[in-house]
Amino acid sequence: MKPTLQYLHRTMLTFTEENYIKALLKLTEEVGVEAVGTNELAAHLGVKPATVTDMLKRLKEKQLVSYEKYGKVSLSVSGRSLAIDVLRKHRLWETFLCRCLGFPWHQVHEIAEQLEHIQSNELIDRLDAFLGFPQIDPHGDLIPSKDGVFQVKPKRTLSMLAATQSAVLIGVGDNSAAFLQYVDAVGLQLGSEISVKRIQPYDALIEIEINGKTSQVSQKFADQIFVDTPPQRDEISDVGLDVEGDL
Amino acid sequence: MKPTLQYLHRTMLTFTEENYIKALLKLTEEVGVEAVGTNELAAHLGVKPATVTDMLKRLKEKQLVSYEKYGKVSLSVSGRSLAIDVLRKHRLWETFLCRCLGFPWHQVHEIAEQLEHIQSNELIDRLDAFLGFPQIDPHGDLIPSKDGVFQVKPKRTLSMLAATQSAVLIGVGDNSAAFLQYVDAVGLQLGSEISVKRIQPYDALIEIEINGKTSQVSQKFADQIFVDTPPQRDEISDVGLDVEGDL
DNA sequence: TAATTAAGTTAGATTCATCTAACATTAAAA
DNA sequence: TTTTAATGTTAGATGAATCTAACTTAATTA
Repeated sequence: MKPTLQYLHRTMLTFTEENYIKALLKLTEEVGVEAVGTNELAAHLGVKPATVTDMLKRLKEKQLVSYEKYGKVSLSVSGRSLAIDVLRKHRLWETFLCRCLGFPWHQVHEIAEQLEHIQSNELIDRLDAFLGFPQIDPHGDLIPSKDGVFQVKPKRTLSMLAATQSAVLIGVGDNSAAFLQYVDAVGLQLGSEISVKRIQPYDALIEIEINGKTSQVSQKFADQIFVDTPPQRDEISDVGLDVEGDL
Repeated sequence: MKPTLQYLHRTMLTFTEENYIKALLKLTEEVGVEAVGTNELAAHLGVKPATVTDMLKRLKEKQLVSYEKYGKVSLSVSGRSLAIDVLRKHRLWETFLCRCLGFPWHQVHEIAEQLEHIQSNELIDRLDAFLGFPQIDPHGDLIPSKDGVFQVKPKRTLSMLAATQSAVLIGVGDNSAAFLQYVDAVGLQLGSEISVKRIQPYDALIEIEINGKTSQVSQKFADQIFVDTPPQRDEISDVGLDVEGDL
């Protein structure tokens, strides 16, 4: 492939490059870790480590990452900024897909993975305005602002709650369709109130109640459910809790 | 590039392949010609003839075109159907960009060139519904229906009108930003009424009046302005004449 | 009909993104 | 500390999409 997109300038990134830096952002910032290894990146992107090594050389050349042979990788300042931009696009498109087109939340991720690479600053600014400058996407994640301010929410998970405590679902830590369908099946939506009934001492299964419906969930599941205790639930007021949107 | 898009199936086309068949559709159907040559295709796509020859072999392999060495190319039935699909996406996205995001019509083409390649049937169906199943795009072109019914409008151009005749703008034959900006400058919008005042016998310049404003335009310009005489202007009723949209 | 021009093709090279297989380095365990 | 396991790199190959330069075929003109 020479330039599949004829309009690919010196400064512009290919789809793949954008995916690599986005993965780096996810794997460092969201986990709170400084740098990641080749294998981890490869696993996350679904490619072989050798492919990653090659790409890292190119990304270093373009000054998007700081990386030395046999060392760990991290984003440079400009790489981070571009990655946040991609993430912003991704989350705005997800919001559009849910709110305007009525997609259920477990379907939007895959489509947004494509839409996030559309090149046009004006497009994304207009989309942002059209959506009313949303701050939270359908999965409960913060949408970075236009000037690249990006905060990772301090996350409290369902697995941190004790028996008899209650909380509100504000986001999830896994965007796979399989996981989100499970979330739906349990009766959870953004804003749902979850009560922890009791925790099995034997196998640590958590018994929860949502809208009167009781379920047993695993620790692994509960780790991916981000919650907030009812008093301070101000941020979610403007996202609209109806996942089905206003078509 | 192995598969840049991991989700590229046997039946799926690459961006580039989609662009080639879309170009073939434009160059045959819209002009009313049976088949086109390598050079013409190359010029239209902005690549070298050698590149086109290579690609035609691949498209033939995939049974998208009928083509023999040193002969002209035309779309196969399945190729035509896929090309119409791409065109449908292109025009629906253009409609979205104008109507919802408020883009001026001369900016939407470039962005829609990217959006038309997003893979998701459900996405385009939902977008279609969201827009209210529009039949005409912002440039006045018919949007193919979901089942691939695609009609080329019989076009009457401004240059066919005689002095003292009037007509309504229903579309344009050139989507370049330069041309569309000129159209805007003359005061023309979809639905504008144009009166032909007189035609200069000497240099064939056409004097037209739009909303009381008089301009002189060339034959070349007038050839790209598609008009309808006022009585039979029923199709444009549902597109909305305000190009600025309903943000 | 022969010569010239236009149109189209082939061969070989390049870049991006990927792979596999073999090798090198670092970290962990015995 | 030496061995082993885990992690990471290099080299060479492949496919997609492009190019240039050289060649071939078809069409036009003299």
